Amino acid sequence: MVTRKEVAELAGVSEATVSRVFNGLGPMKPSTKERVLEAAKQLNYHPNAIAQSFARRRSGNLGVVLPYMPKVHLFSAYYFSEILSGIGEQVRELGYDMLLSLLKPDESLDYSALYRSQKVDACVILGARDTPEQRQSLMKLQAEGHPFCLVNQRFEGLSFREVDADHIEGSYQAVRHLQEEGYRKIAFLNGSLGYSNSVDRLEGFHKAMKEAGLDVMPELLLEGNYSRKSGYEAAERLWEQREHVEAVFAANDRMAIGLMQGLRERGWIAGRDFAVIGCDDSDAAKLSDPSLSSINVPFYEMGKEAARGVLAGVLQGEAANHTRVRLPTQVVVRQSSKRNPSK
Amino acid sequence: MVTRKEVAELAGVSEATVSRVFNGLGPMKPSTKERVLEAAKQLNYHPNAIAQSFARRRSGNLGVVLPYMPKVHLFSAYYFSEILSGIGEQVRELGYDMLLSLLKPDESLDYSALYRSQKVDACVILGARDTPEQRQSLMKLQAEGHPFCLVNQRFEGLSFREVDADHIEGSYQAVRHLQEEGYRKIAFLNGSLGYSNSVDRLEGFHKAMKEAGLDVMPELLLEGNYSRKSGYEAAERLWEQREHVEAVFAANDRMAIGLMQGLRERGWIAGRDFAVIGCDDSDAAKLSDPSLSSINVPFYEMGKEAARGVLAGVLQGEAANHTRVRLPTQVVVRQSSKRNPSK
DNA sequence: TTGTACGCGTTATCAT
DNA sequence: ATGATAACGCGTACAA
Repeated sequence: MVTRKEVAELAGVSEATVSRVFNGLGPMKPSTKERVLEAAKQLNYHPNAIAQSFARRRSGNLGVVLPYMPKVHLFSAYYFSEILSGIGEQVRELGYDMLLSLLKPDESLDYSALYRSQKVDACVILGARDTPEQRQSLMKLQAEGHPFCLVNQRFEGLSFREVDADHIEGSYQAVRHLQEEGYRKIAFLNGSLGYSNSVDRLEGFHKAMKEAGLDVMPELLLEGNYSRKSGYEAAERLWEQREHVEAVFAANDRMAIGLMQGLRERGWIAGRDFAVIGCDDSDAAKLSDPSLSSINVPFYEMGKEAARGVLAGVLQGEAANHTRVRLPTQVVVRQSSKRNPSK
Repeated sequence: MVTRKEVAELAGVSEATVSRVFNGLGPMKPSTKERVLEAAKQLNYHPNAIAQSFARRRSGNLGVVLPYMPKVHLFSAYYFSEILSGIGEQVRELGYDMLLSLLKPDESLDYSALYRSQKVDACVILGARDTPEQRQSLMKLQAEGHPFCLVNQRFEGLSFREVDADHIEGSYQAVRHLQEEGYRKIAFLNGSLGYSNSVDRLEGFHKAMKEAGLDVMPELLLEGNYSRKSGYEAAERLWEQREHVEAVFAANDRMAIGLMQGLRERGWIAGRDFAVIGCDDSDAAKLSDPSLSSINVPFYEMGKEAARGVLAGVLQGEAANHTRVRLPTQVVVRQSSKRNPSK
């Protein structure tokens, strides 16, 4: 391996000067700079990133924490994929690298381990849930002064750096859309309330229903786990209430598609016999038949903003702060939420 | 930050002894070991991973190289997601971390940069294509003695460490399946031949057709780019040949679904008017309507095996070698390839 | 079984 | 504008 020392010798300068050249520090004679660069090129010298990290006491890595999800190949979810892409883009712009960390079930309690080993300067945490353990871990992280940013999850009563989407407004708009298409009897297939965005969507749903002067039957508030299967299974429960259902808002696309599949088996076709709108605007929405109306959530941008914010904090030596960024969502109308033909 | 030195002082031993305890090296008195661990615990000492990397001259990181794909949020593809999950699982078992590297277009020529900075000990390279530049880059990598492993891509005439799936056999089985369902006029929607697996699939297709004594009309050999859109557009070309088509084998699920959508608009329903089988057995295959028959490719296992192999090489100090692993594929029958009703 | 001492390749501080 | 040099935290050969 070519080291700074060899470059210094060849260029006839000190090691310190070589470092200055490569770090663009201090005033220096253009001629020496040139000599150094020439020598470096000739020897094919490249600074050792590990040694730099060691000396700077900064790894140059952004940790990306992915939750443990049993029986699910995690990255398969559109949700994570998009966020990761956004982080990746931002990270590269700042000269950082991204270190992926897939949590094991028992590690969920100890985010600190990531920082202890000094392999990351900051973290973006994806897919956190609102549980007592999680709250405690995050508070500990914060108390220890470790910079991190949550994506798409907030903790009521706690203030972290976080990037979210406006799920309340998104859901409100989704339900408004269904209402404008002429539907009154609207069901809601939500995900676990352990995710703050599920809570937010519920709020948006109620808001839209209330404003329209529509009642919400408890039987029409269903819960799945964001999987296609859970949507498929919800079809059965919904079918029992079919007298009272004209349209469904599902908290993600996969559940919406499962639901459509389940109801299709009973003869109900989305976009003909009832309306559906999903959430995420994932690829699956375009692939399904009928194509699925959905709420676009800017996951890519959310990932990018999370990385930008938390790394800006690190680079400027700020203490971890409590910024909350909330990005807008948007209704995307496709075939599954066509106008109610009976009106 | 708590260092080894402080632990040594508190435990009343030398720094070397602390290292030995933490690395489980050499014989040592149980009592000293205990004293050290006790002191470490009391001080909440954790070895600095960067310093370890520095001293060991190993980063403990496996680089994962993702290709540049314009206008595509890379991770969204099922393909990459699964492979990444497999790598992640293996990496954790070996105590490694994974460093993601998204290539920019102009970086495709210089994989060496990743190793130069010493941030990775080895790489898994995804989505490589067979171009002269790529060949040259990879040969350079190999010449420099950098360990790496290709996934799902081989280079005819060159021998690298690589993990692949048996796409020839998979395609052969796919076409055989269509034939067994009673279809004779079979079209093939392939992807770019810049990917070795496209080449392999073409070979499998021809093999099955030849064995069945069936002709292959050049008009029925279509090429897309693995996107849904390209499948949708292929529908137009296929429609012109509808007299000669009963079934289609598509080189991935997304194209297959786009194709089904395009033909549906012309009144041809998959599983009723014609048969389709895709490839990848991605989530989309289950989401589509009708559900899409497909070739299961063990991407997860491929990623895991790639990481296992290349890291085993690193850990055992072997020079990069030329192992080729090929995993089996499997036909998954769903609704889109039902028996030909006209037979 | 344990301690001493050096080296790893940089950054950064202090001289000059 | 440049050089000398002390850290940085750990691994490890060698000595005891």
